[in-house]
Amino acid sequence: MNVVNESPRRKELTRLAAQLFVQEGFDRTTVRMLAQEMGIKSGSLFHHFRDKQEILAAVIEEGTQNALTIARHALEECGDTAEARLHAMACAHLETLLTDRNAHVVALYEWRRLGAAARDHLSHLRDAYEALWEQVIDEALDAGLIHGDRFLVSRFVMGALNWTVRWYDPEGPRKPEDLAHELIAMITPSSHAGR
Amino acid sequence: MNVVNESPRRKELTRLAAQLFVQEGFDRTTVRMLAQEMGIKSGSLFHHFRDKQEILAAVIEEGTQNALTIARHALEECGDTAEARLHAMACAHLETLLTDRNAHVVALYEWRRLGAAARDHLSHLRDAYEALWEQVIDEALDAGLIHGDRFLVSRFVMGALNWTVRWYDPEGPRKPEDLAHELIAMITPSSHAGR
DNA sequence: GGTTTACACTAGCGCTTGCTTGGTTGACCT
DNA sequence: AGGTCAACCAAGCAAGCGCTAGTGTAAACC
Repeated sequence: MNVVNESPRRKELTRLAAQLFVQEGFDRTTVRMLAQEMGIKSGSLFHHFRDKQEILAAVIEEGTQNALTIARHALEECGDTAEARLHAMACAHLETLLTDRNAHVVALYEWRRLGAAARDHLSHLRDAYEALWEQVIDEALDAGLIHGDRFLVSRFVMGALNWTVRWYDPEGPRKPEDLAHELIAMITPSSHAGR
Repeated sequence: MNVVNESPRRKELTRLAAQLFVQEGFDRTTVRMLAQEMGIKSGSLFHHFRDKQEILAAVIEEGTQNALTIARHALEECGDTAEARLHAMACAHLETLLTDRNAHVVALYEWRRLGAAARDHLSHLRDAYEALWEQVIDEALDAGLIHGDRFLVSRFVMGALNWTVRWYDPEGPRKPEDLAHELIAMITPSSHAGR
C-alpha cells in the first residue's frame, strides 16, 4: 500500500476528486464514481489513498497549501503601504478561490466530514492562513485606513470574500481585482473611488 | 398517507430534523436516526413526509419563511431613514440566523441536496428575501449613505452576515445588534462610531 | 355502534456502500 | 535471468441504506 506519498499520479487523482466532490458533495460521491472518473476500478483507489476520507483531506490540504503560498508571495511582492498590502491580500484570496475553486469549495462545504485527526492537522494550516489576514488588517487599523474591532472586521471581510464562490462568474465582466478593489473601497472611509 | 399537511406534529419533527441535519449533514443522517430522535420507528416517518428529501425541503422552507416574516416586520417597525432601515435589516438577518440557526445552516450547506422541484419552489422564497435586501441597499445608495455597485455591495454584505454562522458564539459578549452596528459602521464612510 | 382517520408498529425487500482479498501486469534495476 | 515494486483488476463481503406493505389501535365522527 502506498498511502502517504506525494506521487504526481496522486496529485492528479486529488484534482479529479475535488471536481466530483463539488459536483455531487462528498457523501454522495462513491468510491466507484471516483474510480471511474480516474479511469481505474474502485479497488485500485485504495492503493493511492488509505480510505475515502483521506481523499477529502488531500483535496483540502492541496487547496489550503496553495492559498498560503500565493498569499505569502503576494505580500512579498506588493509595496509596504497598508492599503497595498490589504489589496494584495484580497486579490490573492480571490485569485486562489478562482483557480483552485474546486478545492476551496470543498474546504468550505465539506470541512465537517473530515475525521478528527485530519481536521486537527488542517485547522493548523487554515489558522496560519487566517493569521496572515489578521496581521494585514491590524496594519490597516494602525494606519487608520479602516476602523473597528479587529476580530469583527477580519471575520466580515473573510465572509464577504468567501461568499463570492456562491455567485462569482469567471466568465462575467468583473475581474478578481475589481472585486478586491470594490470591497476595499467599501470598507475604507477615505477612498470614494467608484468604478 | 399524510404528506402535505401542516400539522403541529410535523412542525416539531421538522425542528428535530434540522438539528440532526446540522450535526451530521443531510446525507449522513439516516431515516432511522431521524425516527429515533423523534421517538418513533423509521417506517412511521413516511406517514408525515413523502420521502427524506421532503424533510429537507420542510426544514429549509420553515427557516426561509421565518426570515421573510421577521425582515418584513422589522422594516415596518423601524423609522424610514436609510440608516435605520439598513440597521433593522441587518439586525433581523442576524436575529433569524441565531434563533433559527439550525434551519439556516441547513439552507446554506445542504441546498444542493434538494430535488429540482423543491429547489425551484424554495429559490423563489429566497429571491423574495434577497429582494428586500437589494431594496434597502438601493435606498442607502440613493441617500449617499454608502457607495459602490449595488450588486456587489449587497453580495458583500450578505456574505459577511451569513459567514457569522461559522464563528458567532451566542454565549459570548457580543449581541446581534452589536454585530449589525459594527458592520454598518464599517461600510458607511461618514460614521466613525466605534463600539 | 359502526366507520373513518391519524399515527404508529413489524418485517423486510432490493440495492448500494466503503473497503478487502488475492492475484496479474509491465517497467525497471542488478 | 531473476527480483522488485507500483499500479491495477475481478470478485465479493458485511453492513447499512431508503422505502414499502400490511397490520394494530385509540380517538373522533356520523
